[in-house]
Amino acid sequence: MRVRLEDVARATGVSPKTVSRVLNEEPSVKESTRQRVLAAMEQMNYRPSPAARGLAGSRSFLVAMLYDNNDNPASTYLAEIQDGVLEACNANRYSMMVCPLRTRVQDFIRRVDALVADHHIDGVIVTPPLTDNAALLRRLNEHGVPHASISPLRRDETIGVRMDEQQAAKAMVGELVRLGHRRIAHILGIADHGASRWRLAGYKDALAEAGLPFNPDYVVQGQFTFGSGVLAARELFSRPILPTAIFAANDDMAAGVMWAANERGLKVPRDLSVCGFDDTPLATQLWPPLTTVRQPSREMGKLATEQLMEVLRGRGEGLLLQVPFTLQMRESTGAPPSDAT
Amino acid sequence: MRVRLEDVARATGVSPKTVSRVLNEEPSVKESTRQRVLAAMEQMNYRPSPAARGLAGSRSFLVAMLYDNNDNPASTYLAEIQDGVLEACNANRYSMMVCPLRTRVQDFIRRVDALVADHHIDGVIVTPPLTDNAALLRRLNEHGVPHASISPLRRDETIGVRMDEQQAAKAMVGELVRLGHRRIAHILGIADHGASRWRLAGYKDALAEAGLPFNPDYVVQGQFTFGSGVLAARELFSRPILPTAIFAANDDMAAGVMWAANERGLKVPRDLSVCGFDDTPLATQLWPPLTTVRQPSREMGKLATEQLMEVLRGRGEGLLLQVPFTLQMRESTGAPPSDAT
DNA sequence: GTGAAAGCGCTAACAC
DNA sequence: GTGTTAGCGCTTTCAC
Repeated sequence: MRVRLEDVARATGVSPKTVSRVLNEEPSVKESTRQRVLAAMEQMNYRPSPAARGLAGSRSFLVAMLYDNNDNPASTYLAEIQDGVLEACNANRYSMMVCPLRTRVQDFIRRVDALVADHHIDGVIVTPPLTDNAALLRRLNEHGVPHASISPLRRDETIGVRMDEQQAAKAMVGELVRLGHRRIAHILGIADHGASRWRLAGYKDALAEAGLPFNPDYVVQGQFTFGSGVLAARELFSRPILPTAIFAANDDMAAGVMWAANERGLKVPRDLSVCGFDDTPLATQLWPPLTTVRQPSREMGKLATEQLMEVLRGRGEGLLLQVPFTLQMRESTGAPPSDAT
Repeated sequence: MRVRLEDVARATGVSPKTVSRVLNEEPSVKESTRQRVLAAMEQMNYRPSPAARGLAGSRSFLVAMLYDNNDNPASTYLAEIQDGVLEACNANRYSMMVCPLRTRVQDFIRRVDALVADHHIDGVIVTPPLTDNAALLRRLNEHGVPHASISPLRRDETIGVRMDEQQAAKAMVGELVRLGHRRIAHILGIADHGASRWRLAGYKDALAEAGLPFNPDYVVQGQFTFGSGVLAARELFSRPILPTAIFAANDDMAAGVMWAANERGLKVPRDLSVCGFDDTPLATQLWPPLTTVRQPSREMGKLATEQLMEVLRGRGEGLLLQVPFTLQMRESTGAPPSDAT
């Protein structure tokens, strides 16, 4: 039937336990034995049974990727992250489960309990905006389940990966300034998300650095959705003096701005410059193509998972890595209209 | 520590085996015993260990969702399907793994072998275009792994879910005819995908029904991507007599067409009507919003999984269900230009 | 309709 | 550095 650990042991002339040691990369095995066992495994096409390993040992070799199913980030963003997480999991011989969480439902924490109880999850990857959900993080800690975060708000006591979004936003708005814009508006994301805070902070930084005043009339609330971008833009278009550029906190809202601009007969970028954040596929599917900040989501998923693996394999504490951003200057931004005051 | 099956047995005053029977919904248990056991489980918050069940029994209670990582369908499409699959899995107390397959890599079949060998997958959900991958299906059959397909090309010997895409395409093009269009072009998807065939067939059907000639010059190859839509549209725009409407085989390509139209100074829908297929979020994020065919992807994922469950739970053979389509008429389509010949 | 015994394939704890 | 023994929590026979 199936090739078992015992079979490998017999073929190699060692005890099952030694084969187990090799399988689990325990250091206390003589190199020559290790090689012989490894060769036998390979030759016999040995496949350890996850069920048996899970039952006997404490570990399940399972990682869960948690995401928010209410305040859903763009599915493309999550898909990219998922891809990266999966790659890192496979490389470490771990399996991945995806686990949507409805944070608005009262007992969503129960779902977490169930996840841990049912599957003995070894570790968790937390994606925004769950990264900032105190109740969730507390529960994970209570369960003693290690977790790595992607773009967490807090930088202390957290491992995973982040990007300097504030710096990125500042750079983006700085480019608008460089193009000659002086009336630059901002559309906020969902209020308590880290992404919204950082991007607003970066916007303010850039204005300050350029010596431009911060005008509250030019900052309106959005919800990260296309529709909210449309509404926010309409609101901005109702101001007595129009902004010449709009920096939306993500691409979906920027797309909404472009939609609203079209509706109002404003030509982008001639009458209005528009830029976003994230560089989703949508950015190059708009006309004109959207200037935005590129975030290496796939890579971030992978890196966060690798940090989690450091912990799971007992190799260390894991770090909060930082990845670089890139400004994607495209055709949705240009010089302000010449008649702009 | 942990509540085990044995504990439940003791608390109920029956043997472990009986509790096991209840757990596995075996019919041969007296209803009153069943209720008592169930109550005890609930009261003691009993959680069966998947590892132990997997080890002792043959089943893993794991379903893998396979998708093509080369000819990647829109990630939003897959995300929706994944959501539906997950919902059905949870409802049946199954777990789901996602499993990208690089079909272009020579030994991608090995990945399937590994999946089955490593995790003892109980069943598989196959998404397009893998649904038509003969090598994959053969291998799954060799392994004896039940699978359900989403939008398979072949309708025999397959369970899962489909939509009458040909009928949908026909209806969509029929609408263009109704609007007055007589020069209707079509952009094909990737050659051997079922979706491409059906949508082309429906296009032809509609022309035939309207008594319009089939003009090969008005049918150009695309690859389901935004970029290929742009190229295809440029090709169509090079024809001596322009089409007044373009039916693209999916939304991404339709977005490409609108991009190209913009580039060429054609106003949609005044100069050109454009429609797509799938109703991805992109459709409502374009200007003007895209007319398209709505496909209930999430529901399809759920239904396909439910059919797979029928098989896994030994309740039957499973069916190939059919779901209805909906035409989403939006602003990217309208009457042809009055000066159209 | 229900139960007793054996064992799924692996690892823990301990010994040597 | 390596082996022995016991047992993880469940399901499978097979018995009654």
